[in-house]
Amino acid sequence: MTTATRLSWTDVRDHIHAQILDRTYRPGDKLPRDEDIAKDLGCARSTVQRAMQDLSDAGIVERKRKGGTQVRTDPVTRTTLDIPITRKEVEQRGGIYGYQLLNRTVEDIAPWVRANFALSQPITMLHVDALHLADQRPYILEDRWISTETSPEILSVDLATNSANEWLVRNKPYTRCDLRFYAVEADQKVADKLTAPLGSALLVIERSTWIDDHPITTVRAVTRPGYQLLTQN
Amino acid sequence: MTTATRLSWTDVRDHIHAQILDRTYRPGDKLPRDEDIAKDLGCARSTVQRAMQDLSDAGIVERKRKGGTQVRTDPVTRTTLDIPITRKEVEQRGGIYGYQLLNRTVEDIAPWVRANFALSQPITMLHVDALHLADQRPYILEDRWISTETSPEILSVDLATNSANEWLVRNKPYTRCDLRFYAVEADQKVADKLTAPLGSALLVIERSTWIDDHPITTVRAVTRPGYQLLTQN
DNA sequence: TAGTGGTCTAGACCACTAA
DNA sequence: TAGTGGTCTAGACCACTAA
Repeated sequence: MTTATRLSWTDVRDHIHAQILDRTYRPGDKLPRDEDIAKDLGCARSTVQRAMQDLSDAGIVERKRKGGTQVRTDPVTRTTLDIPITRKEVEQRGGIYGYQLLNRTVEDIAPWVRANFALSQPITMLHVDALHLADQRPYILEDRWISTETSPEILSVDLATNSANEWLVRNKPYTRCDLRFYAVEADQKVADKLTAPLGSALLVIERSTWIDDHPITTVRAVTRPGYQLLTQN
Repeated sequence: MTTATRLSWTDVRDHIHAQILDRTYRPGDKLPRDEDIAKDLGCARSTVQRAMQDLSDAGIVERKRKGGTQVRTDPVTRTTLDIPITRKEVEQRGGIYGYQLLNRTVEDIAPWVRANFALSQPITMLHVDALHLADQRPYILEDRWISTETSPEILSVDLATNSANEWLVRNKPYTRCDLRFYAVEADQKVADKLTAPLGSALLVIERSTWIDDHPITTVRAVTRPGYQLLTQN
């Protein structure tokens, strides 16, 4: 007698993934119908469906109704990137977090802000410059703009003690978030604030959030020299 | 008579998400049990489960058996990043893709390669330098190392006509992938190859892949000036 | 150890789309 | 228009873990 172990959907996923890895099914090949796989493996079709959905989400197979399931020909490197609030990030690295408000004004938005939000009209927003510190040393310089239309309450928040980052994260959940990564050379202002050599290469993370098509905030975060962004799979 | 529309799991997810957005449930608050939500909304518990799983995957709520479901106190910005093969990337931007093999040797791995794979022993791998072009102009300079242990076949591939990028993607599916993003200043060699100003800030994408703990390849891709990486949510 | 989320099943019906 | 994947349901049992 063999023991009939019940198959979990992860078992099914791993089984099929293994067949793709060992080239039983090659890129472009069509896999059997869910129902047939279920019959073969002795599990319910919904278990196969769950497994396939995961492989599909991971970019490994492509599924079409009536068309069936195919191994993807052009796999993409798909990863999940978590960007925590800066305080958490520093603390997770075992550092002591610090924060300095550098500037706070209501003014016409800069061109890059207008571009990020795809606004046709120039408008005013709350502009906040702040410095995040790790172990007393500059860590991230943030140039943030906050819509006073979506977040009027921000005007009465004491941003010298509470970072806008933190307040927004707790009080303004968003429905859409765009990210942009690129490199810049440190200009005089950035070099001073981050105590980085003039002209050094710095990673920039721009993030813009919306709630139902209404802009909430956009931030250009310039990181200190040597900063690296990692995925954690 | 009202028409009883059947609730889909996305409806349930959106309904609960809306309640989090409108602060019916605030960060830290506990949500009702799945079963109670199901009863309230008049759907099956598994439908609520599916919705909740999605919110949990998105980092919006946190679920624990017996502990129930909570709105996350420290939401993270969680996004999915797709990195296609370079040829596809160029073509998707409407450019004409080109490729040049610059160098191909079997040699002792560089320190950064050893670090990426966490190898205790120095070993040899196939080292490939190549340039990707968009519309005849340098686009990405790649410094790639390929394990001849995991991929001995690569030694007989004509890398002058087929990019290693392309061959690996089609022939070596991986089980683990690490990514690393940072900025570098263009040194003389990089500046020459990319026709970038010496010292200009460039975004670097490092990617390392494994199959079941065996290294496949690691690549340091230095992008041309002005290159930006975007998420597409 | 009791309560909550996680998963499986079998069956039904729906939604999309290749042929 | 027929065939496939997508989803829902009701019920069962399991797995984890807060209390």
